[in-house]
Amino acid sequence: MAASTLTEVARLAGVSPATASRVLNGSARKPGKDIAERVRQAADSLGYIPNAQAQGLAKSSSGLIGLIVHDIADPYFAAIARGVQEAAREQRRMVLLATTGGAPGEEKEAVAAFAARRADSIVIAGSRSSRAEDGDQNAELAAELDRYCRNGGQVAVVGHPVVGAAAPEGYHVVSVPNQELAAKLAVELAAGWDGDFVIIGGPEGLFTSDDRIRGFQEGLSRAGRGPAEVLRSSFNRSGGYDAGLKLAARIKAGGTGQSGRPAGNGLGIFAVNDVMAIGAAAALRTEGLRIPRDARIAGFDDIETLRDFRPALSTVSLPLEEIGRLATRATAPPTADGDEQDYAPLPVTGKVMLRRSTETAD
Amino acid sequence: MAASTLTEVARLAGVSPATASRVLNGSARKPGKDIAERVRQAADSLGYIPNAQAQGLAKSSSGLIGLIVHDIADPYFAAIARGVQEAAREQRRMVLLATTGGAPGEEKEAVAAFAARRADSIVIAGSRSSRAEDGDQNAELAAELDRYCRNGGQVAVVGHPVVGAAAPEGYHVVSVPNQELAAKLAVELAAGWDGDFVIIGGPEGLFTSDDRIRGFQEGLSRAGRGPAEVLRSSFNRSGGYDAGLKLAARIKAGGTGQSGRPAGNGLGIFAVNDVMAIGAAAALRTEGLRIPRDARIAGFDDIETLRDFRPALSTVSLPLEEIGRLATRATAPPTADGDEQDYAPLPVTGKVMLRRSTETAD
DNA sequence: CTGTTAGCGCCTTCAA
DNA sequence: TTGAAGGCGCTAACAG
Repeated sequence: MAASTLTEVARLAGVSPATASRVLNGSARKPGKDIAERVRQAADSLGYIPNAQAQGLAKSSSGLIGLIVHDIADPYFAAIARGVQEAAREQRRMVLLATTGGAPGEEKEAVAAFAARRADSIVIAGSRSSRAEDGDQNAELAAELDRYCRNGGQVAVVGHPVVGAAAPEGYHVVSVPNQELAAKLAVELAAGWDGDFVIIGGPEGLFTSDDRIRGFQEGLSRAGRGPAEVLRSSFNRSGGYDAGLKLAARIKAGGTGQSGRPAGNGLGIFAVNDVMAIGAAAALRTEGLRIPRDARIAGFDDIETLRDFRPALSTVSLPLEEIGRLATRATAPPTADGDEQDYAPLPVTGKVMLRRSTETAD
Repeated sequence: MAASTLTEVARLAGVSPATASRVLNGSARKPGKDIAERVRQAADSLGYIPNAQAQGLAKSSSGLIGLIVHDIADPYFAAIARGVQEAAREQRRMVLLATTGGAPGEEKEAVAAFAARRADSIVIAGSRSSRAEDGDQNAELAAELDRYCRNGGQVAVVGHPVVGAAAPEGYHVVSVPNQELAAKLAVELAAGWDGDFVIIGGPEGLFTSDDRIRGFQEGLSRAGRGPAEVLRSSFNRSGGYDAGLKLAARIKAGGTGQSGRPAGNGLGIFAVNDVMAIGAAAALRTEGLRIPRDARIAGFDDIETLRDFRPALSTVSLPLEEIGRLATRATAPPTADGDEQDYAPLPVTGKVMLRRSTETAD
């Protein structure tokens, strides 16, 4: 990875490295027009490319922003990543990517790695969990983040704060009103369907999932309904599929729902994210059931790639890209104006989208 | 971004920085057990995190791998990115992300930025174009890559070689048999459908698109058919949608195809990628047409998120993640064994998947 | 096996 | 305005 250095450029231009530095890389003081031109010519005649590592070392700041996701191929994270990337480019920064599969231990590692690379800021997009088994690692993650912030790093977390994080300076949260929106969804669904509801949730302890479940139940109650049964499975397509299989059996058996009334006229299914909903729908279809005739189904996120799915999936639309952008901007170096609004949770809103998959009149 | 330094650790442990370095960061020589322990304790009592920038400067290698894609939210690229990320982790490297929208100018910028950060290698996943308007920028990109390689960088390109790249040492190509696979697809489709075919392609000059079009035509000819008409539009969902609208009109008019025979019994549509195919299908549906009754439709890529689409989309399955992994591995530092197989195009195979969307018996 | 001495490439005081 | 000197944190040759 050798390349021509600033010193070489300077020599070629017959000036000191300091001067060359001033003209090539932004400095307050502007060298003379004539000399500047000479330096510039020397630079691109040599194909000079500044060594960002050295610059970073000297200035102790890297222009790097670290992004942590569960899985970059998951459309939810991919959409957020796009927003982060966009905002990063605006700020002329580059993004470093880390994927963790959602394990707090891995997230801690990622934070450490970013810290090692002296990333100026970190965006954590994956939802955190409060499972007891993850307790230790969550604590370690919190400690790592804490240290990172104390060393001047900026971090933005999407969704929920990191468990046990002490909210030091430089710690921002982009909160997503999962609970509220899920409640709204429940209310609207309940208005058009008077049968039983079932929730397909992620593993217990996953904040995003738990919030959405809680919200949905709250909405049901607000609509004068009893709480829905909750089926737990993994937070992805196959989790949805598995749950869907179980529900299909139940629907076909024409069994009774939790409320005791016959469920022979189908079920209202709420999957805590779109990908799970699609999985569940696929399972129902596999079992010969039809949507929305035999079961109404709704998801959450409004994933773009899934919009052409038929029947169109009812869901809650979230401004994923915008969330990524917001998170990134929240970690931007403080403006010279000093108008920092640290730690003030940034507002994000979503929108209930009722579509074909929950239409009550077939 | 201040943090404790190696020197501080060394002082605390009562040893020289060199020794501390040897125990903390991998070195050939192993310090004494006793001293090592002291250093390690000092290190984590201080919460020491090595400064990767400094390490990189000193060793002139950064452990960074740059990934260039058009759009990280596009499931095609997201899948490749996942593979890259995975392989990078195996090699204990981090990935730097750049998105370019496919513009060669941006790609050149990205390469320069990676070079500045002294990335050890670069993976270019976006398909290149040979449009005349892009000529200059393509040349610049080639030059930039060339320089990067000459300075010891490793680059892997997915799909097509960069136009005009001189294939210096360290330049690898993971070639995807787009043409061959498209031909196969055409042959198989032609076996089950004797009506007209139409191709929905991307903009002229886009290699990936052009190769697939060429291959499809070749396959048709191999099956004793005349060439299909080609509709050009943008290489994404909306491009497919637009083209789909036009075709819908044509189908509904029951017009005649290029071959002169009535097209009243529908059309065989090949969209050069899945996302476009889905867009086209959506357009047809909007116009009240049904698939495969009124039109058979096939895509390319076999995007995972789209597998639950109904009717299931016929397509060509590509091992996207594997491609990402291969590309990444190709750029790994030469093995000590010296068994480098530089520039030998790595083999990738795909598979034609005939599904419901092209079933001939409705 | 350990410590000392030089840089890696750049930026930033400080004098000139 | 320009140049000279020192240091950012670490590693890699050398000595000891």
